[in-house]
Amino acid sequence: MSRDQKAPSRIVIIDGTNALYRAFFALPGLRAPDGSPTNAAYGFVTMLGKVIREEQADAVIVVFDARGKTFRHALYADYKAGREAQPEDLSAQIPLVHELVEAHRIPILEVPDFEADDVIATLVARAPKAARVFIVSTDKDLMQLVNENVMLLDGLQGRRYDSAAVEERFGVPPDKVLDVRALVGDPSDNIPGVRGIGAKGAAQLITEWGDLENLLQHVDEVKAKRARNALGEHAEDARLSKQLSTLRTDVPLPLELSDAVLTGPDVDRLRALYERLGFTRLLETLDGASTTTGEGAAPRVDVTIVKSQAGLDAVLEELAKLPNATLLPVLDEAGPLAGSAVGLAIALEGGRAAYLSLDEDALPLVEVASRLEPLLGALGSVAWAGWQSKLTQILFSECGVSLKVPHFDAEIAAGLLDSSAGHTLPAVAAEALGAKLRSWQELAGRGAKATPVRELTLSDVALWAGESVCAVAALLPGLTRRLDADGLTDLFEAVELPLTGVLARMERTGVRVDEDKLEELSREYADQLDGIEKEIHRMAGEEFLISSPKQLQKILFEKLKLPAIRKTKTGYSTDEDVLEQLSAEHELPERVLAFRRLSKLKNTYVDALPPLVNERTGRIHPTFHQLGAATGRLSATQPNVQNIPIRTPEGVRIREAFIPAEGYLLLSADYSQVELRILAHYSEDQSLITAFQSGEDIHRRTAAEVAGIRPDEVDDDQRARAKAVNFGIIYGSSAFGLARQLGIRSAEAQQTIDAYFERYSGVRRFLDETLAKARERGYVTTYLGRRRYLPDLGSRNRTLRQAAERMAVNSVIQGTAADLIKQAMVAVDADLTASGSRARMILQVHDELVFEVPEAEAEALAARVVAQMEQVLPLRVPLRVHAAIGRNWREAH
DNA sequence: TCCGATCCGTAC
DNA sequence: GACGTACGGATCGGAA
Repeated sequence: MSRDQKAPSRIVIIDGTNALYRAFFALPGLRAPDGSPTNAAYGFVTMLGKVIREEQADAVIVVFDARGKTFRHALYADYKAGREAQPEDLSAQIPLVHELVEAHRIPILEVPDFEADDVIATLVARAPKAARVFIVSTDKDLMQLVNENVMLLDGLQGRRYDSAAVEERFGVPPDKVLDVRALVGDPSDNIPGVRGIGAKGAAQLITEWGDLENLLQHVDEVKAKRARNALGEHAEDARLSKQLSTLRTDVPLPLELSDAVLTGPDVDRLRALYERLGFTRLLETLDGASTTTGEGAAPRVDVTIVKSQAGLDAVLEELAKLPNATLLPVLDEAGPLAGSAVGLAIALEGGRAAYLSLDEDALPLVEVASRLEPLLGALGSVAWAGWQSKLTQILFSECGVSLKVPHFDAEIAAGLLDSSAGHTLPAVAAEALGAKLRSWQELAGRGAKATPVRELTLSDVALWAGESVCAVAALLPGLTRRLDADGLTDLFEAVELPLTGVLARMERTGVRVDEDKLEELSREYADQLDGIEKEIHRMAGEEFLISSPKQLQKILFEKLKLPAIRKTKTGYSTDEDVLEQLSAEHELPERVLAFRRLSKLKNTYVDALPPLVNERTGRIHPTFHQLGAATGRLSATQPNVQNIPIRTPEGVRIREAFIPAEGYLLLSADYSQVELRILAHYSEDQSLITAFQSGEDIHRRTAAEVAGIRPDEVDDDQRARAKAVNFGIIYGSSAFGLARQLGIRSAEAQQTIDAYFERYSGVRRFLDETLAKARERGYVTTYLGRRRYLPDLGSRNRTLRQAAERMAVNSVIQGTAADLIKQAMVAVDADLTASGSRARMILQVHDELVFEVPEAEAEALAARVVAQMEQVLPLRVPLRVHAAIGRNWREAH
């Protein structure tokens, strides 16, 4: 395929000097095997490859500044004065970079007397009219070149400046950037600007007066006095600044853009260079490119981009013949609600994939959803699988299409097979298939620097999604076999897969919050905090940041000389327990506790919730992570609805802000003592079983058993101690831990524990047997066969080993509780759906389910939900569920 | 400026 | 070091 004759249509121009500096400082320390510095060269080549790939460049050219002085120095003697000399390690890499660029068969331009900026401006001026030009540089002077065909890229960070982005940054369109910068100046080039005028003021002035010259002509009419004086004094500086930053477009060029058309690298020369420099990662990519197959290579996927009805027709026709479909949704940053779908990848046979590009005007999701419904809807003929199938279900629901339960979700399967965290698709694919998939982060960047999905090129996203969905399809047979081998198939199919749908409905429904109530609380807390803060500062005799443990330590332990109770990794602890004890010595710690309590409530809940309210629905839509915890429990984010306060009178007021829709009530149903019941079941301990069968207060009963007295003789202290022991068993606590929590001596705690095990010998046996089996197999299992691997059980490090032992016991109990409630959720959800009720499940908090129910149905539904939750799995003790109804979440308890 | 580590505190 | 499972806010210091 010879493209040499054609005019290039996607041209990348790299500001070589700029890129070199950026790479040099971004990756300190990298050296070749012979010890010479290579960091700038490595960063440069990585950037080069990335840009060519991501922009689909067909022509690339690298431009360097001329060595020595340029025409600008003749204009302004101080130009770029004060710049530090080039570091030696950087200079040493310049010939390297030249070699590397040449090996890519990419031309280098360096024109005497001219800076790279002017050369670039000239190249842009000479580019074919229809071509897209991408300039890679962070130099702000180049912003003036941006227009609808020319874009500035920040190579390493992936930030992109089109006209809109430039305007956002400078407050003026690209062709006015020069004028603004003439006023503001640029210290890095030693360009003076006009003192007293900042970025904001400059943008305002230029917007008002059009350009610099017109502004200077009318300087007397400028309203702001400071700016008027400054302009009058420094008019010439401004003119000079503008002249200095104006780029030339008449630089004589020794070559044309047509000389820059990409022809592919000189692979042998590159390989030799990479080997000499020790660029092993890049060597691998070189090998991947030259060999067609082989392990570790990115799988070759043929992706068809579909953006029309006709294209969709073809995909559907093919899909209808397949036994199953594998789907992967691509969403934007807004989350699954509110039209955030960007695309849908579908795996086809023969390593091919279709990427449906969802576009409101061409191929809207609604269209795709309704066309897929006959196949994948409740009555459809085709089974479907996916990765993040919950999201796909939410997206389709938003279009009024409810998909059937997926027959596979590879993410869930991978999570069940290994409960340790971090199952990204590339990680799972690498482990199970030996395939190297690009992560989303590799495509779009990470964190604040990430490029929004919609700003990535369609072909990049399509290729990524296509490769990914094919990998998911390829994973299915192996994962299915492994689930079966580990006895996880039933749990997967009967509980976890249907649960994807339940969670999809819950998230989509969300929960209503009373924003007025939260606002009122916020004001109230702010007032109180103000007062407490002043008190604390007065007591301390100085102002300091109360929320900084470090500063608080200084006050407590240095200034006030209070005794240090406990150490943390980096200093003395100031946690609640410590402050509690210090309260006996001084009145300040108690005030800090009060401050902490209130600021916690305000920052974490009261002020954090309103911004999460969805504009369209007016409700909060938390995300439930189906295997968020290693034990099998759910977790929740944005917000974490599983740690809303309830234990203190102040905190519980926040629950009053969780309210039902008009005409509805909240129904909360929670398992009573579920973990202790599970302990009773597993231990088969007759005392425990009897206690639960007779419906007694379990902690009181425990206290009585341990003390050898009647339950009615147990005092509050005894009951509290028994309660702590009961939970301590579940958490695997030692005498030390128990003592610390109860504020008693270790020996005393040990006595209590000994008495407990004497009375509950079945529990002792259960703990021992659980650990023995876990050591033997390397994992523990729950009621439904859920596994957790604990390799540290065999560790020679005592701390690690004991921690693993605590996890072993706790995981059996906590994980079984998760089994119970997950199965209950599936059952209750199915019942609600079948009954045609308008009631809906909205929250899960580990042992509690919260529903939003029509007022008239509330009582009946409560009874129905309780009955189903209590019958979900047969244990040796009865399960008890407590339900309550209210006009807010607090009342429903 | 951003990000990760640390401390702390909320829930079950 | 000492009680399991999570999430998240504030601070702080080092890296970019």
